[in-house]
Amino acid sequence: MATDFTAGADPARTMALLWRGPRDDVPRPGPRAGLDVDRIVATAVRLADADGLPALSMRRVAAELGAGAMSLYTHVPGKAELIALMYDSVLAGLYPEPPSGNWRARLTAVAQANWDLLVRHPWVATVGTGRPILGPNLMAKYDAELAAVDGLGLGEVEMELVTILVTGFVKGIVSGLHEKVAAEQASGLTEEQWWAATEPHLDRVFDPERYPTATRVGPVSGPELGAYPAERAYAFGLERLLDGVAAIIDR
Amino acid sequence: MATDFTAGADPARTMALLWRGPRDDVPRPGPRAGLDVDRIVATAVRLADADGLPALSMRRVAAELGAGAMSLYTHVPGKAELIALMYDSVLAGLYPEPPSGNWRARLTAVAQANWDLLVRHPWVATVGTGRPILGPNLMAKYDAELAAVDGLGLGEVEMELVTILVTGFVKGIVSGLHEKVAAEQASGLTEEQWWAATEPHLDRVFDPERYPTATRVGPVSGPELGAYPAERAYAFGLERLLDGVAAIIDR
DNA sequence: GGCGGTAACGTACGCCGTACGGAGATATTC
DNA sequence: GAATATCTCCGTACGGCGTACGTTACCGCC
Repeated sequence: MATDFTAGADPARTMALLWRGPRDDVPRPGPRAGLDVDRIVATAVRLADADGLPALSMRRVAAELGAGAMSLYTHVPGKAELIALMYDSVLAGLYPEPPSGNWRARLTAVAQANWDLLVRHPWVATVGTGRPILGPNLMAKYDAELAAVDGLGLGEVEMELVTILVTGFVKGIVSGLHEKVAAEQASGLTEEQWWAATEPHLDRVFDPERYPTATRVGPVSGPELGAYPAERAYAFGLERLLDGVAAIIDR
Repeated sequence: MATDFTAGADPARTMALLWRGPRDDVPRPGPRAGLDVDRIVATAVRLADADGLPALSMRRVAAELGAGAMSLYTHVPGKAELIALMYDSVLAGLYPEPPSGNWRARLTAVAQANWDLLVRHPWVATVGTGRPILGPNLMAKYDAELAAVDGLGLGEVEMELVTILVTGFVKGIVSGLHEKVAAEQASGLTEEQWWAATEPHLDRVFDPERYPTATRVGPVSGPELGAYPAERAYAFGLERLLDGVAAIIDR
């Protein structure tokens, strides 16, 4: 479900930006710098939080900063690198304290942290990470999550697989949640209005002869799951998943 | 991770197209139609399979058909509706036979069918389905998957939640797989080349003081998971997940 | 005072989706 | 056979996008 990619980024320049130290304040020739990487990234994050990645354009970010579009390119090589920087920046402070308690509580905390992150920054789930964005904050996240499944007698590979399973699960659920919001924004129709507009065709959709199980389950689960299926799916799925993990921990 | 949205589509027109019957061959005034919805959808699917949704443009589809870009709009209201039609069309025949065997085998078959679908049509996972695309083939898929968890003593809501859990899991895993491929295409760098380009910065990334668990686990799990982490994550995750489901079925 | 380096920006190119209006072909009606 | 209504197809254009390229204006240093 990747909307935008960081893959086109130049690895060396991206890494240099991700791990750049504090601005060296040695005065240099040339005009005063009104822009800098941090301001650009912070502004881009704010815009993406509000309107999503598809609405994020270099021109919009620049306009928000009172600058011309091309001025951004003085500080950031391109949009792919900007998104990589945005990505790592919002991971900062994700785990103020390492998850504690028994392993189930720790993994629940990991899931919750990912949930909170993705709810706060919906666009994060849409960033394509075909290449890992190896910034300091992603590494801290990776480290904290692996630590949460450490000391359980799992091998290194199993540790990694469990964290992938939990974080991937949360990402999927929250993505579904945000797609509903995005649909409402894109169509200008609330879910209710959309169903009303679709209703005239529903007799063919809910055809008991053709789709017996669907017509039995749908009308029950739909209203029951209601407007917040994501929350239910999250709670239910996480328990199932932890039960499954228990099977290899308690063996 | 939704790259493109069907949400902007007009519900009524979309439904009319999804459920349109066989072409009525009543002769009508006007020139012979060289294009039709099926040809347009089939061509678009072929292009998306080859190059992904981001590379799919109305102009490209039209050019492939030897037509002008605007000619498509005679048959399809817009790109959103075209993607909805593509989506439902590739779901056709997903379950030639209803999944059979015990519940674990049936759910494994469901997962496998979703895997196959998403591997064959990578772009499907990137279609934003904030509004369900209620075509005949999606309904058939929905019906077959619910039937796979029928008769297990689960309530309707639980049945729905289990299928969401399994299909969402597969979607997440395959998405990760395809993002790697997309990254290779977008960057022109193989994963090996990318790591080589990143390597000079890795001493800060794999800092044992700062990231103790990550530096212990990463170097072991990385090479072990190797070039195909998705397959491993799939096999591992599905087993964990089914074990978790067993906890509510065998209760 | 002049030089060199840098931040900022104006313009332009080739993409995109699609609104609009016109051209030409064809079946129906007279 | 002629007129008409209707339908397919498409040329043009608009406002968006990322960004390559070249220019301008400012500033610290010698």
